[in-house]
Amino acid sequence: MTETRKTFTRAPAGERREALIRATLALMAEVGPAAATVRAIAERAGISQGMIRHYFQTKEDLIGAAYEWHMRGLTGATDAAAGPVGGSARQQLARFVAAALTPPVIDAQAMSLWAGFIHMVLRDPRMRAVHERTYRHFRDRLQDLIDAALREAGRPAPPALARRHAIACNAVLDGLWLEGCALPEAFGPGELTGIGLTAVAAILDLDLAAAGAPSTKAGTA
Amino acid sequence: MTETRKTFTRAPAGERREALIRATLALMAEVGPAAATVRAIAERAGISQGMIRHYFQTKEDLIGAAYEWHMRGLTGATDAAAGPVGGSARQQLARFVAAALTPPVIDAQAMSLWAGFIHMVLRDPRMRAVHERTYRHFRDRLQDLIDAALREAGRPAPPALARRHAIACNAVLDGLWLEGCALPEAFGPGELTGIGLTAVAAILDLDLAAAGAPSTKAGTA
DNA sequence: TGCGCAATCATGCAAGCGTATAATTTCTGC
DNA sequence: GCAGAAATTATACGCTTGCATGATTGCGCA
Repeated sequence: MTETRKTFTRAPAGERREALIRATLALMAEVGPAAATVRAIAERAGISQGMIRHYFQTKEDLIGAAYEWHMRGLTGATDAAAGPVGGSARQQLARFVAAALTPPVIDAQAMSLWAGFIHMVLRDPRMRAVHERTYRHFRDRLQDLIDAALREAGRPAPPALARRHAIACNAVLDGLWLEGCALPEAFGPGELTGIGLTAVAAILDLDLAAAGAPSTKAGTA
Repeated sequence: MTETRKTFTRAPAGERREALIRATLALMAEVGPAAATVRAIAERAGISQGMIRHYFQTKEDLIGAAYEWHMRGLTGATDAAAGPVGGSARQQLARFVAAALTPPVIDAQAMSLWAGFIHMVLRDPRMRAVHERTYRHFRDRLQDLIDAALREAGRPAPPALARRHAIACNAVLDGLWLEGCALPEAFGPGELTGIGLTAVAAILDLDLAAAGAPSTKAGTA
């Protein structure tokens, strides 16, 4: 007659934390930020709602951890595409640009998720720190690639100019990312990548056409 | 002994609707999206909470109306700055760029507000329609200015190219807008405008330096 | 002036929220 | 194989939420 509890197995702390973070992100992305309630998150993670408070001091802490996780994933995907290996600096830059404008980085849910977080950046110092770090990391990576490409072309840029180049190119990527995510059907296949490469090339006065994107009109086979 | 009710005066419907919309935006911007509850909104508007349901079928309707209002204000501010009057096409374009990268368009709360809305764009068709219309309007305006500036320079662009130019320049503005709003202290005074003008100029292969922004190093008085 | 309608206010309700706590279960070390 | 600690479940609490309803009040129109 005793109502039986759900049986369970213990898991390492990291695993549980990750499960909760993934569940949070999935709910926010699929249904919207408001859907990420402690109950829904716990259910999605397959554990009881008490676990949230067991692994995070407060729900806000969990949200913060999820934000960091998401941004790390987003910049990581672009980073990886440029790769430490392979090709000229120009080609690496082109690959970086193309990666930033192609799935999985271009993704409506990823943007929705990002937007759902961003308002916290203005209010929570910890969130702000994550934002600042992520942004800087991405831009620095871009600046390094730009620097290398310009040096390769025999036109090394002084630091101040390199910084301005990086900010401008970063803006192009951010802007196209936004538009590509929010209105995917407004652009033809490969169009975003093409425009991104052209714009970055124009800003740097550097030819990137032949370099990276397999989806542009491409060269002769 | 009878507890006395709050006295009130009747107001035209439009006025009440506007008051509710303004209150919604103010709360979302200042405190965050979650703070815009029916009770808080009504209090801020100085009326009782029943009025929300009296003027809007549901809270979601109010949010939708507020979104439309906000976006109209944002694009309107940039539009106005370029102005129907005055100067060469090049100068108008430069003013447009500068306006998009200067307060009140560059504003942390405006961006936070925008982000708070954006996740609804993916789910609510009406919100999506507003987003699409706003985006298109802004980009078309930009494309017209670009078109005129290129014609003026004796290099008219075929439609397909003009479209690509508009998309790229729009991305620059969007990206710089984001970064300028989210990390205002990361840029020096006038730096955003300077970078924006330079980038747009590079993309269009057009000199905009002397044209528009009073905050760049500027000409002799 | 006074009637009637619609605008406005006040209050109530069920549901859902984040958090707290106590009861159970699993697992480790001896 | 057993004791104790830690992980996990289950449930309760106080609050807030969006929405509904009924009482009241201001105001145009005769």
